[in-house]
Amino acid sequence: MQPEEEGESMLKIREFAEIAQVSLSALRYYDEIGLFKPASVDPTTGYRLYSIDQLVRLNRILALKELGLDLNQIVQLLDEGVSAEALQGMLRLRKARLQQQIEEEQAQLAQIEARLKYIEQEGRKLAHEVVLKEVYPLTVLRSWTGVSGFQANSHYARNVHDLLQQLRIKITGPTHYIYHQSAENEDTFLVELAIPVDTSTANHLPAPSRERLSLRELPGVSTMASTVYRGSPHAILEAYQALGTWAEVNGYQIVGPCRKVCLSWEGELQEYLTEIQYPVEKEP
Amino acid sequence: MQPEEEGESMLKIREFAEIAQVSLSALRYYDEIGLFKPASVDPTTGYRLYSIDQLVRLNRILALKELGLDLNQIVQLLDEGVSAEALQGMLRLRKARLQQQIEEEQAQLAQIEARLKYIEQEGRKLAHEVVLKEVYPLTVLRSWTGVSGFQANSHYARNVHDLLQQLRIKITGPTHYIYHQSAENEDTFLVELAIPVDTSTANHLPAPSRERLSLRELPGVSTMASTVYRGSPHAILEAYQALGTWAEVNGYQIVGPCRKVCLSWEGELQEYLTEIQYPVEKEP
DNA sequence: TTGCTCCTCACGTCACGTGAGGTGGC
DNA sequence: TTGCTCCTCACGTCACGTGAGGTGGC
Repeated sequence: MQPEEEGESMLKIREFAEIAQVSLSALRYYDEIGLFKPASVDPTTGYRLYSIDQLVRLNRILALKELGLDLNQIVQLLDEGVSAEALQGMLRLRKARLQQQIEEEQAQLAQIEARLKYIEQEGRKLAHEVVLKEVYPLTVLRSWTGVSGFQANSHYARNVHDLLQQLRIKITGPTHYIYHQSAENEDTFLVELAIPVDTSTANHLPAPSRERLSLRELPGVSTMASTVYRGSPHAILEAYQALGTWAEVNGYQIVGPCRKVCLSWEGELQEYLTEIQYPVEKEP
Repeated sequence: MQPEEEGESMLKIREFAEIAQVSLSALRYYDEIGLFKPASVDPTTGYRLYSIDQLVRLNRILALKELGLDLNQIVQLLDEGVSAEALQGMLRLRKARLQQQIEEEQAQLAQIEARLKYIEQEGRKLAHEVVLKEVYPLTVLRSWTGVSGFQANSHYARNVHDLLQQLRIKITGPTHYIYHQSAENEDTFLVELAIPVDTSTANHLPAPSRERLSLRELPGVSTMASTVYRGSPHAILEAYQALGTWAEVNGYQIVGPCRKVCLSWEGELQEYLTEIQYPVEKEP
């Protein structure tokens, strides 16, 4: 502004940095992106020279940074004459993001604490990892097995598979079992067998089979708590428990029937690969 | 492990990614860093082939990622046979970091809310930005002005400056005023003038001056709330207020006397540049 | 001449996302 | 031949931190 004033109290970058408590590289970077340029640059040496009253602007920058705005936003706020409303908008956006982030981090914290507690009590690492995922709708052939013993179910499932193969119906995914809680008795389950099939080939189904097998749409679930484990289906109880405590720790509610997905059932029982899924929803 | 099993149910990368709900690029990246490699790679096409039972490991990875561990830590945990204690250590570290981060974010949130409230009430952006910084110890010549009017102080300070110049004592920084609350009366202040000087030249001070000027160490302060503003010192009250509300919003307590630093006092009053500092501490 | 402060590249960060350009099987 | 899926680079992200290699003033 007033060139005749220059030189009277210009500060070299290190002096200015020390007063303002910022790093040299930060000042150089702000210069580079045009956020905060030195009052003048010595034409022969290239030295950046700052005047003390530039502190006002720099402090404004630092304060806005403290609020979590990024440098691009700050450039806009300071140089592009953004109105008070625009600042309001940025702050509201930042506030919303921050609130969500805090929530997530608190959930993470609870999870970590639960793990630590588990390790202290059991002296071991966790056996079953739980992940959240989305599952998509599937067209399946369904059937009620009416029985709940593992052996019987498994036998029944093999029979159905054989039948489908004979009928040249194309199987498109792993076999599901869905455990519906009985309306009368909480402790008994109605077990539904569901085999994903290719819709176009499923019409081969002859009438007598239709009595026991019917086509239905297995709905997708946006948040499914899932755990995959290898081993005998007898160990399934542990997986259920892991899912239960996981839901509790993370503040989720179980909102639908459990699904058991038989990812691999060849070879020894110990080699079986099974996924247990529970539809969940965040508690309000 | 069992090469004769290959090919029976290998999944291409997209199929596996869909089941596991991860992105293609994530899978390729995990492969690259050696965290999670496909069960096999087709030698002619280079296609990555995954077996369904790799889900167990991938889910373990995803679960650990959910806890906020980075991929390097996860590699160590899964592949370098780290003990339960090491996992404990990582989780404790993560927990501590997370707790601190949440605290900081909550402070940020409070600050944002205060700003938003301010804008709504005043319809304007904030005038005084407050930043936290550290100030270092200074060797100063001090004197009690004994008066509190701005004009008188300013006049007095100029006289002292002139004197120092005559005595060839080197001034090394901006003039400070320190406002000590009087022990008897809370509403009156004892004003201390403090001028940073070069220790080696300060010994020129003759005896008669020593009655009013004495050398002392102005202590450093690790957390100083500071606001810099340009303008007439009459507007100083606003700056005080800004600092006060800032301290309240952010949960800081004022733990020492206020300092006024005269960064620039040339030209018009409106051009003066002044910094107000308060030593603060986080409330417990 | 030796230090000191400053300068300008260039590269690394962390976990991928996003093209560009090319190949193999239907 | 046309699409589709896969591949491998290479670059960008965000706000700097950290050398490397060089210059100017005492």
